[in-house]
Amino acid sequence: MGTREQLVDSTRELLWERGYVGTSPKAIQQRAGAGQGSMYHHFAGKRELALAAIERSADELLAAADELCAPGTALERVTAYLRREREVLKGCPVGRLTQDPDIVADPQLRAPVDESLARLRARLTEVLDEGRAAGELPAVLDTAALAATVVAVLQGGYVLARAAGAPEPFDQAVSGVLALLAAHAH
Amino acid sequence: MGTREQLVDSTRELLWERGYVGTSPKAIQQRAGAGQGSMYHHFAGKRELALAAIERSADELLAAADELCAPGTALERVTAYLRREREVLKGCPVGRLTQDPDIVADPQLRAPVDESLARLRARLTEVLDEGRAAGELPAVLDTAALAATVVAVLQGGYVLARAAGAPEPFDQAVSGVLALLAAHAH
DNA sequence: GTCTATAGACAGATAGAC
DNA sequence: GTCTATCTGTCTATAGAC
Repeated sequence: MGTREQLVDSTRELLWERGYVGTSPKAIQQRAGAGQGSMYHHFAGKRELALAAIERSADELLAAADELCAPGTALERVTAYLRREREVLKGCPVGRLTQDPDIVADPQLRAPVDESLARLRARLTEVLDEGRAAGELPAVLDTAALAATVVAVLQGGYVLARAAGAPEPFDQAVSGVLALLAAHAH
Repeated sequence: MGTREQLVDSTRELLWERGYVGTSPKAIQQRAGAGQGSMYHHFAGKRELALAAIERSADELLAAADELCAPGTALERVTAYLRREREVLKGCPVGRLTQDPDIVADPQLRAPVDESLARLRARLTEVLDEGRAAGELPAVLDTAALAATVVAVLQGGYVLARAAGAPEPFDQAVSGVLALLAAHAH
């Protein structure tokens, strides 16, 4: 792998683990096995490196959301996405960034976070719309609201799991929302 | 207010806004209007100050949860708690701390976060149990899982709102889960 | 492209005067 | 109790050699 990619990858990991404020150029260089000069040759500084890393994480989130386009009923697809294998205790590489004041305050850095989560919700809304059209869900339900609920359960599940130091609350939260959705499914 | 309380209060605010890593002793002192000597007289250091601040925030979270013990049906009480007035874009002062590696890694600092969120879920479970006993909810539903879902919707709602830079996704997520719960309520 | 040297500012804390 | 001085290390970057 090229040095440039190594640097972006290390930044991605560190942003995930420690956030923007908690990630220093020095730590990035050490993890990437690159020197100061190398890093500042490829990137103008920490911010530009973070931008590349965030965009890459956002792309991965959307790539995983492609699973929602698989065959099956709407509820099967939502279930598969929620039950997807995840590193629950590490949290969401994208959602995590919303707790970083320097990222939220910077329009350029926040944009990929905003857009990827918005698109995920939009895709979920489409799937739920299909399910509603197929009679899986009552026509009165607001699918956009339900999509927000589903994504929020994921993001909040991570929070509860990290607080507890165990993945169980995440699994409970997912089971709970799926039970509510399934109760309408016939 | 005493200097000691001012210091704890400033720390609470800064932990909320910038997290543990992003909060320096100097910033705490400036916001509290206290000097170095004063801070280190009252507290051994940043960590001890953070511990006091986190415990206070955890207490406030539980105090707000007392609303769940108000009169009314289970669903009315859950709705009132979810619709409670919140500074959505600021996020949850307690949940926010789960993204801080230094807090999650330190059992003493993580304990108040863990316990308060666990108790909130426990209280919600009781309320939902009452609702189930009263016939508001189907007997087959797992109330502990539903409680985790409800809290996760809140915590995840904050994440979505901060990503979007607007409170709407939070409101949608709350509306979605309430619609699912209400559909069973008769 | 990568290296080393350098630099001003801040982090986090200690020491001792008052 | 609070103040000022001091200290070691890190943050984030720049400069220039190779």
